[in-house]
Amino acid sequence: MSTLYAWLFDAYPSEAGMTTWWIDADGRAQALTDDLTPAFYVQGPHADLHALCLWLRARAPVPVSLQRTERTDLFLDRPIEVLAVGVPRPAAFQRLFRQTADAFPSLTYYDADIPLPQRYVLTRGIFPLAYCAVEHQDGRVIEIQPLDSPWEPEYRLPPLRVMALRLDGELRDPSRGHRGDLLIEVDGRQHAFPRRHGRQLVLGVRHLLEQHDPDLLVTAFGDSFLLPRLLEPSQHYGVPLPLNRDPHQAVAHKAAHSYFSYGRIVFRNEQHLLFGRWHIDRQNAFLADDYGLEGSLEIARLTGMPVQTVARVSTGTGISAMQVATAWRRGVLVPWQKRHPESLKTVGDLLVADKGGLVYTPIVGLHQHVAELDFSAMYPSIMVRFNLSPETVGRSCCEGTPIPEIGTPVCTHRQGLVPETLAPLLEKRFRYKALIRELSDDDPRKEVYRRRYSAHKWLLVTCFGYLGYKNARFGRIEAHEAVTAYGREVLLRAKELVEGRGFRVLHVYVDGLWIEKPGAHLRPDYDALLDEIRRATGLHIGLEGVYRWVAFLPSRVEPRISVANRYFGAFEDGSVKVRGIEARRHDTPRFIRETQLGMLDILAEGRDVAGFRRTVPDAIRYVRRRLQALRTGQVPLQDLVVTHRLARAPQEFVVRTAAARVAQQLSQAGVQLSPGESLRFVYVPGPEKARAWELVEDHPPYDAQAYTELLLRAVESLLLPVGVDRRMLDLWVLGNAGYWGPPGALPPPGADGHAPLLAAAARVSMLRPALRTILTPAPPPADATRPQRDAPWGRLQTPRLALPTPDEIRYAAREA
DNA sequence: TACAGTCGGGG
DNA sequence: GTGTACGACTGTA
Repeated sequence: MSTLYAWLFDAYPSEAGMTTWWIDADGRAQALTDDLTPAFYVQGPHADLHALCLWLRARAPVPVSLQRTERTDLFLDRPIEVLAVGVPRPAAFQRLFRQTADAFPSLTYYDADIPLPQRYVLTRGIFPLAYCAVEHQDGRVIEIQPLDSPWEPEYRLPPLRVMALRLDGELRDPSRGHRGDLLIEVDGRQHAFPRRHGRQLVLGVRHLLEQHDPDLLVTAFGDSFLLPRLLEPSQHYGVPLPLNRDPHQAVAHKAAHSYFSYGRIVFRNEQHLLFGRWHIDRQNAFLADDYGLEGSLEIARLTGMPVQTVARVSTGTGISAMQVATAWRRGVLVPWQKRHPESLKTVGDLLVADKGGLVYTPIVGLHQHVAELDFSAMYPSIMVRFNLSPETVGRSCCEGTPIPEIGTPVCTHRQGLVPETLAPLLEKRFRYKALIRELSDDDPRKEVYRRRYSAHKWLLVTCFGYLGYKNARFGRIEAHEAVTAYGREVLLRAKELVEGRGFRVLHVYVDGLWIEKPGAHLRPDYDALLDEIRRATGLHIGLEGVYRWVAFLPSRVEPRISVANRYFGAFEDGSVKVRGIEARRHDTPRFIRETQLGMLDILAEGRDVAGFRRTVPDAIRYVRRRLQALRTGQVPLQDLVVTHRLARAPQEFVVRTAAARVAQQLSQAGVQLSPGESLRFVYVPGPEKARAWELVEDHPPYDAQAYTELLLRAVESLLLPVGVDRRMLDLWVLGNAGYWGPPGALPPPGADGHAPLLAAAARVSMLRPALRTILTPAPPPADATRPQRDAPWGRLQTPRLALPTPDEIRYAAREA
């Protein structure tokens, strides 16, 4: 018997049980076999369970262990009697369960669809990438001692050998036509393989795999193109290709599919997954640009999900897995999650939906020295702080605490499953935030921590939606509504405190407030206020920053009203924040985004509203240079690529939009497009209008006029707050001389003598004080004991219920 | 003008 | 293998 000190790299069912892969500090990979007897639980009438036992003994294709036992039902909060069906051959588990459920459809099943890799780490008390002491003998695991915790922010990871595979040329989807040579980078060297030589190609890749034995294949389009195009000739020529480290496994393939998410259709491309080695396709990764590999590894450690899965699914899957883990550790039955596609008609509201978060109509225009206060991770914090969970809302097990507005009691005698899952996550995220603040910018750990922090953010963001999602295992709409009710209450509480300290509230948006007070424009001016809000709400609120200036934009359709979510501003440190405007949108070409942000950087040099106005001539000069480059054909085509998501099948388009034309072009070129796939195209002159990026050869001219339109629109968004509209821009930027004198020379605010200005400003109604009054929220009522709440957030006339203090939430029973 | 089609939001 | 909303906005016909 010997002991191996190593990180858990991979675990999956195999003929011999569970195959586990370990990587030690020297980077050596080693496989060990372990036992696992996964069990599902069945509940129902005794006679039926008896029949099931007989059936399993006589008909089950693999040996099973049957046992009557007790497990806890989450909603009953007490043990119930169930039949445990254990399957000592984990590879046969899923099939056996299927057959059972088909034969006995009326029984209730639990723990039936917890993925085996997660079940394995739960059973062993470990997690993916955990550093462990593994006792083993003859290739089998005897015992595993974890020397690592998923809640420790600073941890070591195994050294990983990476092999990168991609096609030569710009990044374009190769299955839509454009193909270069295969480039493989490993150990600091690059190897090129001409695309036509099938057999040579396979032999060459095989040689590199054997020589370097990488732990990780990072590809661009590996899932949908590279791996299948390597496996094809490998089969054809009979040359085995060891993409897997485990020679007994074939590469796993999952087909492409489209599904709905956030009310829009999403396309998930096919997948090719490896055994004993990871394949991560950066083009098929969820949020890869945001949290990257470091974030994916962190999510794998926290959720127990395999790294290859984490890299391809939404973080909602991760939160669900964490809730399952909490239930499993508590001995709580995990409901079998059936598909209910027909019952998906009504779904909980999204964060910004009108029934959900509190949304205010901001005071339109340019403001100076405004502070933005944000509750950090507000909804998850509310779930933890007020114990909101599917099984705690509306329970009669104890007196409970009534929910604001709604009045339904929430159990206080026991911590809910969702809060129990989220609390350590919030805590760890908080610790990363502190670490990031402490580290200097050149410390390499800073970026790693930032990515893990970002991964936590996305886990926390999805947990709220999950509570209201009918198909979620631990979802319940009442709990979801309780969260938004508390959210509104907390924001109103904060708003009252802010106003009580003499600040004016310019805007409120779900978890943030924009406030101003003459004279207050330094961080310390807000410390006492933040403390007061923290004390009153029990939630953490932070100062996002103080703006030199911030502009809330009016609606483009109805200029007299403001919209909640189109704004931009410059903080005291010169950094900028934008929401809703062109630079923020995914369909804006890079050239337009960079021009808008470049212009914003110039405007950000202005220290206040007057400073903003003084920088406008510089900004205009910058825009003119950019426009000059655009109109003389100097902008590289890849900076002009527009991305759209295909919302339907190409033949289903009714209107001949650019996207519809491009989809048609691709279809004619033999490319199969599915709903939810991204389209990339450039605007070209003439009747063609737009051409698919993948079908662009050489350097065709682009439609400078179309891009000029986009650019001027982006510029207009930034200058509208100082009364510059599109007509004035045309005159300044397109070079028609001296309408207002030199380009960028702003008319003075409210310059009555200038008839043309008034004409131009007619659309820019934010400058008119009369409209401002209408949009300004009513002052606090005289009778402050019972605040009247009017228009912007209506329906809040119900008497206020006190928020419980932390001391009031005590749990009689709390499990580790 | 009607309406088809696409986007954001969270930090 | 995980949210079938909603309002703003642009473009076509």
